[in-house]
Amino acid sequence: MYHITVVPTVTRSTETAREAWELLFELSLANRARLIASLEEVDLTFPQAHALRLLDPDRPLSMSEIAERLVCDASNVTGIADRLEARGLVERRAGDDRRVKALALTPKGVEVRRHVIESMRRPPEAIAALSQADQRALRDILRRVVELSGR
Amino acid sequence: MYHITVVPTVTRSTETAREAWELLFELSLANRARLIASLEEVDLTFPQAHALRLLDPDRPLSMSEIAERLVCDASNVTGIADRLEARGLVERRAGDDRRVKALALTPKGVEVRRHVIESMRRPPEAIAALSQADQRALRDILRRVVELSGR
DNA sequence: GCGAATAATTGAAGCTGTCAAGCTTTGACC
DNA sequence: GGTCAAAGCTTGACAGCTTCAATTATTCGC
Repeated sequence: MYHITVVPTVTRSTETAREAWELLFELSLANRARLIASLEEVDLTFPQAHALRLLDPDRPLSMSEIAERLVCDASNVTGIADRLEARGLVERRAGDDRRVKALALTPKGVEVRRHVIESMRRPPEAIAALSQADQRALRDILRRVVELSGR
Repeated sequence: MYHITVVPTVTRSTETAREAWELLFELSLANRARLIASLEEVDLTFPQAHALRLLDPDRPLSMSEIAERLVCDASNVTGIADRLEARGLVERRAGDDRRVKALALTPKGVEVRRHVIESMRRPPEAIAALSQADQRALRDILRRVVELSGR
């Protein structure tokens, strides 16, 4: 009598990736609340903060570029920009092509953007509490992930 | 002459964690669009899917428990439950304490929940493309992160 | 110059979210 | 047992996000 064992390498490979992703998903989900609370300090919603973060102080972006990066409709950006502009964080500038309007940070916007970026970059306690070796390993693997994401 | 080198261990430790978190943050941000697109297939918004996922077929949850897990106001859950119930995915059940209403999955709800969970668990290409060793290392480190998160 | 394409805006509609006010029910206390 | 505060949920008002269809202004090809 023969015992034939089929080793499903592909499935097994997916299994590990799947569990890693589940953990990663939970982690970022758990940190949503923390981020949103931090953004409340500067009275920004997540989409507003996201848009603000995209704006390099030295490099304004057109409305449509922002829409593309935010993966949303262009008409949506109009409203977000309206609210940021009303608060004096951003201003619309006419470009060469007078159809396009570029969004540029005001000095106040540069300031608030700093807070936004700091909020987004601050790692959760649990990550900071990892051993140095784990932190490095994690960082290196994630660099490879970005590598594999193309570009 | 002495050369005194101050090694800022704490700062350095934070630096690695910070970069790891930035990469992780980008990764989950990049996957938001993919998830939302997948949820569109079953015509669910993210909060609706999130709520549905919480509901174990064998274990209904009260509205306030859901609000707590969703980190939002209880009144918000009323609306989300309304829409899920209108689609026949969920039903309100009166409990012992007649103030509390438990949300329970319908058979159709169980079905749709499967799709939701599958969508959330499917790892991005870049993670699946990691080497087996990297996948395992990533998974193990993330398990330790969860450990450190307390429970 | 004419017409198609592009960039942004507007208006309508639905969802998420908060807060304040209200309802019913429960539980504690006298 | 009666009263009153608290708990659980809902409602209404309001603001933001989001999409789609329609509109306006501008540019580009021909």
